Amino acid sequence: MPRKVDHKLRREAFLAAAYRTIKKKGLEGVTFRAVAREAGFTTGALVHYVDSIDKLLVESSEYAARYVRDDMEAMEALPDRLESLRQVIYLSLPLDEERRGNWNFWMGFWERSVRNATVRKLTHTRYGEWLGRLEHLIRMAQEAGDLADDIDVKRATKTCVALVDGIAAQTLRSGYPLSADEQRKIMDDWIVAALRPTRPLSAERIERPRRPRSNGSHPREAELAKAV
Amino acid sequence: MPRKVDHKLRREAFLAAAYRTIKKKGLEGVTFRAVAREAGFTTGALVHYVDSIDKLLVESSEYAARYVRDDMEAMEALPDRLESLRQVIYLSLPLDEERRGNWNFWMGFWERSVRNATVRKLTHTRYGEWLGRLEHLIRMAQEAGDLADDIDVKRATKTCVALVDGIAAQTLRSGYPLSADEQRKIMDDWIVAALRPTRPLSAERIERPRRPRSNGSHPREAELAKAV
DNA sequence: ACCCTTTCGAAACAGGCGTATAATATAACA
DNA sequence: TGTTATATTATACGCCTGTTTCGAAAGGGT
Repeated sequence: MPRKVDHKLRREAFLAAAYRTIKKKGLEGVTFRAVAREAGFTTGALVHYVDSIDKLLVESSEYAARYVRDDMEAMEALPDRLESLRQVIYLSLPLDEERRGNWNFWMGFWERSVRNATVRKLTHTRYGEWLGRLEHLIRMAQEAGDLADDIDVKRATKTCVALVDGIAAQTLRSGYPLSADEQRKIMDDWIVAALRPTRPLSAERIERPRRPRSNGSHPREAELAKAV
Repeated sequence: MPRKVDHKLRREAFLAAAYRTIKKKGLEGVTFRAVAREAGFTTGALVHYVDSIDKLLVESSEYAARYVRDDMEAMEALPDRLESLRQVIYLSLPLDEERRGNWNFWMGFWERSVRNATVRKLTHTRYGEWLGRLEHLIRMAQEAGDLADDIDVKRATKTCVALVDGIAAQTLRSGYPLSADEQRKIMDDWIVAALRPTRPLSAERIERPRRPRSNGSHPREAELAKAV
């Protein structure tokens, strides 16, 4: 009965558009009108797929989190526990344009969560996930004998999260951005000084698997291409 | 000819009201109407003292920075270079309600600076000041022989700023706030592990001088009190 | 052929925003 | 006792927001 449109797919297109909008303009600039324009539709169409701005924010954050999680799980599967930890930390840093956008997105939630209960709840959930993931990794590395065994894992976790958050803030907001090398060096230094690994960190760089990520595209373009 | 009102004083009262509003509601909630209401006036009166919202933000940030700077300069005057550094770092942490308010204020600037050039410029200036102040302190401590002398001061400075920013973000936004003790322990651990002091950190607590700070008051109340 | 449901655009609504303007109150000076 | 400059309120304007409403287009089921 409907116009032949894959509901779920189009919905995703709107979430992707919301994500792109936030990356570009910050969370303050996310309006129904802006997201709809970014997606190539009008507000009416957008509202058809998502009820409220709050839900749009929540779902677009879940959309964004999926990819990050996938990358992280790949790194967690590495046999080397120490390297596994280090690579997951690297994945959380604002090293390249894509991840800086991700951080722009995330930092928007920091401010929005002051006044918006829905966003606040979501922010807390994501923090909980991230703290849990990191604590588990540190504990695994410790149990594998890769780290000194007198380390306070919980405090180390919080310190690491703080360091990463702070690097992101400084890189994206201070006007004195840290280069990718600098960011990695800071985290390596911290790992060595605070976690005291029982063996040196590997010197070679592990490249992140680069999945195709149709993120910059305009949903309407694909549609047009198919029509031709 | 004017109604006997100290222009400069009333202006300050509005800046204080702006500061209180931001502390409470975050920077997104700062509007002419909200600030005027907080001060006990109407928007017209506020506009009479400050031209635009941008300038209000800039000036209220300077208002806030004054007090912090005063405290820090007091600690910088300590004879013990190592303790001086440590106490200034402590002053920058969200340890108590007052400073958490301060951080709420500051983090508002992070988001606002994405879209607002005036706020962005100001944020960069403040970061520059803070980085410079901290770098100077670390260098002084190193030259006094209190720190290992093979430390990369610039990188240590950036790391310290990141750690403090991250502690603030985690404490105010994550839903898993760090206690005052935890914050101090994290920073002490970092000082020991990363800066490698040549003597142990002092165990006793130095209390911050508590100046009277008429910050919570309603400007209209003082006026009324004087009238009676 | 007709209906019925989904998709989408266009427009309108109330409310909040920054800002401008006019009117009123008030104190100091002539 | 006016006159005048300032402080303050009240109100209005235009813009943008989230959200709602209405209507047109489109295709499958009967």
